[in-house]
Amino acid sequence: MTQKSPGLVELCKAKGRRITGQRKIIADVISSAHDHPDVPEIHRRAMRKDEKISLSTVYRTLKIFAEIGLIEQHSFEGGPFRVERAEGPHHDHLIDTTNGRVIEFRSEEIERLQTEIAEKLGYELTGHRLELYGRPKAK
Amino acid sequence: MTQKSPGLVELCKAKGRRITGQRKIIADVISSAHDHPDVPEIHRRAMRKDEKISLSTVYRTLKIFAEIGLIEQHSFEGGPFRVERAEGPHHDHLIDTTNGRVIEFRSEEIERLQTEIAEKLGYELTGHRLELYGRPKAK
DNA sequence: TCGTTAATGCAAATTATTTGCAATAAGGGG
DNA sequence: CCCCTTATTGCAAATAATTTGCATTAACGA
Ligand SMILES: [Mn+2]
Ligand SMILES: [Mn+2]
Ligand SMILES: [Zn+2]
Ligand SMILES: [Zn+2]
Repeated sequence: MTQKSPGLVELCKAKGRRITGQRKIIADVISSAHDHPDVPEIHRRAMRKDEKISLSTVYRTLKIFAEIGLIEQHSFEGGPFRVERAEGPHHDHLIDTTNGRVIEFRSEEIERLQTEIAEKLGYELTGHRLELYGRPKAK
Repeated sequence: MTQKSPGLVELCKAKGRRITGQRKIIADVISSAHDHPDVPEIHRRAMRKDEKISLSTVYRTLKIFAEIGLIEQHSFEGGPFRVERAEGPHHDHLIDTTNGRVIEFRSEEIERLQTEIAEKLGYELTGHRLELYGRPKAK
């Protein structure tokens, strides 16, 4: 394993699922990823450990991890979804439109305003999606 | 025409495109829509005026309208995109998760914070997407 | 009215993701 | 440690959403 995958597989087992070689690999790929890879990319990385692992298994495993709440699936600009380990404080994303790079940020203030707005409209906020798109400033 | 379509078709023509019967119909469907219909729904409404209009033409026309900036395409929750006439001040959406209804809102404050955040990260904000999801408060 | 060329309709192609099914393997019980 | 049951996998085929190729039709300026 490139890096310890604290939880992912164990939590999966705790939910009554079996621990398989491919799940361990996919969990490791996600845990050691420092970016927001899409499915083909996760598959590619997983294949470096097991060249027989199938795309279907990647999709199925990701779905399970997502249902258990171990990962998050974001689909920026309506493109194919990208994945990241769900841990640490919530954050939103800024996408660099010149290269697709994803930058994370967190705004206590925006989060609060969102709840306020929903409230004012008579709703209880259950979720939200916030993406900023921009290009590096010339400087 | 159910309702005057101020601009849509004319602006389309101004961009060098031809004014066709199906474009007039689609423009009218969009202009008189008070919701955020998806493509099948727009097609359905368009067929009430011309039962021969094809889904491809709807897709193609919407793409043109979007390129010219006459409409906006939002894809909530990764679902199929929904359309709305681009006019009036910018706004964001709150989706009622109990029935899919879309409620519009505008927050000067959030808009400003977004620009600030991008700036602080060294970016010039070129666009953003903000969606709130919630359920009606019991009250 | 014509001719040129954009636009349309329809079917086939794509892209992203899901699913059916037979073969394989996890892991609890013995 | 070995079995047996049953979840999981691989692969191909199925879906869902959107796009595209191509022959036919229709805009619209000359
Ligand atoms: Mn992130
Ligand atoms: Mn709207
Ligand atoms: Zn947030
Ligand atoms: Zn906004």
